[in-house]
Amino acid sequence: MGLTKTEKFTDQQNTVAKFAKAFAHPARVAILQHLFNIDTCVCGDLVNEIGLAQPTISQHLKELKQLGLIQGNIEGTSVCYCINKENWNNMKNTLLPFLDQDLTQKTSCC
Amino acid sequence: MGLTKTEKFTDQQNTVAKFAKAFAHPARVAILQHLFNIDTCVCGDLVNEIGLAQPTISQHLKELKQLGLIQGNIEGTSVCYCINKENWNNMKNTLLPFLDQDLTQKTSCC
DNA sequence: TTTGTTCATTGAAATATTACGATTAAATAG
DNA sequence: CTATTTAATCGTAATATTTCAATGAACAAA
Repeated sequence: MGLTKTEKFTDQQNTVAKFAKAFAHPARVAILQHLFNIDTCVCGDLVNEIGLAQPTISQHLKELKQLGLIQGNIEGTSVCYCINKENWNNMKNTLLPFLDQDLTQKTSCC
Repeated sequence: MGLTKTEKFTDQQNTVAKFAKAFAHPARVAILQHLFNIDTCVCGDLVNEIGLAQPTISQHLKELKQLGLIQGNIEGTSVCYCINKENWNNMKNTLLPFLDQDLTQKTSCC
């Protein structure tokens, strides 16, 4: 147990869950928000910006990178991160239709 | 450790994470999708619809109910669930601006 | 009343996630 | 070459999540 039974669900449902997981921790939300606010690459100052230890930030960045939502380029001795526009749009195309479903209920029994 | 350091983040960041967590498991995505598809209350057949044990479904329903995204009414011997429209809209108002941020980068160093 | 149905709760086991100290790797500066 | 800086990785500890068998509570039907 403790193991998500992925095979019981559709690809779409698993994909929605996978992307949602990226935003399911405030540190990752904060990292992404900072990348948007800066509106360019962030080189190095993420550890100062967010108040967590360097290995922790590094781990969150790794997860976001594995999902493809951000990308990192080595810039001398530091690493620069930014949003991966294409994959961010892919994520939006997956999540928005789910979140934006129509709420008109034909019959309301509740 | 293993404990999210909520106090390091803004209320908005914690709220985004909290809502995203609702969608971070395919079973909960499937439950919500079924409620949307049926477009009315679902009484009972969620366990058959999703292939997980009854206590597991019950727990996922509990989490969605605690977040306010769904509501349940007792209907004789069964319980009817449906989307809570008002809170679903609140959730959308929190998540959509985050997901829909502008992607025009002034300078691109990546 | 007894039996069956439906769903919540409890308890426990397994896996996942979060966090950080210590270390390593790579690049630069002197 | 050595020291410094920056970030990834390793190892580990703590908490969280997922799952389900067993049980309980509420109600309906017999």
